[in-house]
Amino acid sequence: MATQHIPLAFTGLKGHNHQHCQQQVLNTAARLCQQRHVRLTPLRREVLALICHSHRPLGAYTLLEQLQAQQGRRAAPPTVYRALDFLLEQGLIHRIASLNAFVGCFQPEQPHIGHFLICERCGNAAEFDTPELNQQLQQTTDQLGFKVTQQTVELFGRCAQCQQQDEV
Amino acid sequence: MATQHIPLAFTGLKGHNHQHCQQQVLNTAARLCQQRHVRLTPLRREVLALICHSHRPLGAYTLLEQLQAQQGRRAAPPTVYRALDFLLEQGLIHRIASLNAFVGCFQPEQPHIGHFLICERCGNAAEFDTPELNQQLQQTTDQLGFKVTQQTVELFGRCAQCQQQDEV
DNA sequence: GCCGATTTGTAATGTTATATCATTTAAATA
DNA sequence: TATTTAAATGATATAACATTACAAATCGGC
Ligand SMILES: [Zn+2]
Ligand SMILES: [Zn+2]
Ligand SMILES: [Zn+2]
Ligand SMILES: [Zn+2]
Repeated sequence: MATQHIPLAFTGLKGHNHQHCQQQVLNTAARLCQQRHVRLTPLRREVLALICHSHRPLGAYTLLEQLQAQQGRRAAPPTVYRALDFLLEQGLIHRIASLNAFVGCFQPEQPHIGHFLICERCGNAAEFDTPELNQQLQQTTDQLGFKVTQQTVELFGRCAQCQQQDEV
Repeated sequence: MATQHIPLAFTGLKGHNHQHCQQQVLNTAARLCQQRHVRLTPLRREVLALICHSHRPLGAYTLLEQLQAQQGRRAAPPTVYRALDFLLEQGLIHRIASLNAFVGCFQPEQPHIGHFLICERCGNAAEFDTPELNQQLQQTTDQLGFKVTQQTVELFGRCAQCQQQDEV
């Protein structure tokens, strides 16, 4: 199976059917967890659903509030952090270090490092994965004799749509 | 004046005279602040000195402790955060988002975005700046129609020295 | 010396994340 | 099915990181 590269960031977000998008993530998550013999419990599934409700990164305490509101669940910070840990381990979400926030992964089939574009206007975060950049990163760090095990690549700015909005 | 690229990461760290390195940072900082008509007060200078004492990123509360210990300064969080804000503004330090920590900039002449290699073994963080990677980032984001205004690029792993140590 | 602006001190609070132990629930075994 | 064991969640407390708001001190220019 060839490495599948992600349909590319905001270009893929624009005008997509998000209802369908969210549902698909949840279905995929269920299938993957079954395959991996790990449990996507109701709680974990709900946290994932909340995160995938939009493409904006959400903080743990925002999730906590929504969890509490949504179904009178008595939840405390560890509850949500444990769910987040699970989802991170399973590659179903990513953490955005610059924002202390979490965003869904829409390509969780095979766990991977995520590179992100984050629009400061609309708040959306889009994962991108381009072979050229990966290759350049590899080449650069190789030259420096540095062996990378983990990456945080988070680029902030304006997405194409928001640039147009700005001009109005 | 041609863009000066940084002498390159851990390769530049290895076996360098850090005493001299630290002193030079402080001297440069003093000169820059004078040129810019901003004040490198004793407090700010001391925080910078603490940060540049090593190439390991330090957290705000670690700095706070050291500040308190060092000379019986009565200092509270805002004291250290204000100094950090100043130093960040002047491009004398960088923030490592993944670590909630701060590291000295050893090329502060012209403020810039920093890309970092962070060794998980020795703890050192080294800034690197390679035209090829910058160019690739630019090209990639251009293709996606994304206009970058701020970057967080933090690569974790093992520096060359620590890879050797591992083998022993 | 006086005045306005900048810097620092101080107390309180907000935000993000973890440690610890009890309880519940699900799975495995008998 | 009853019993045992492991996994997950509940609950309380606390640690780690960061900011707000206001008072006091310090610095520069007049
Ligand atoms: Zn979507
Ligand atoms: Zn946008
Ligand atoms: Zn040095
Ligand atoms: Zn190292």
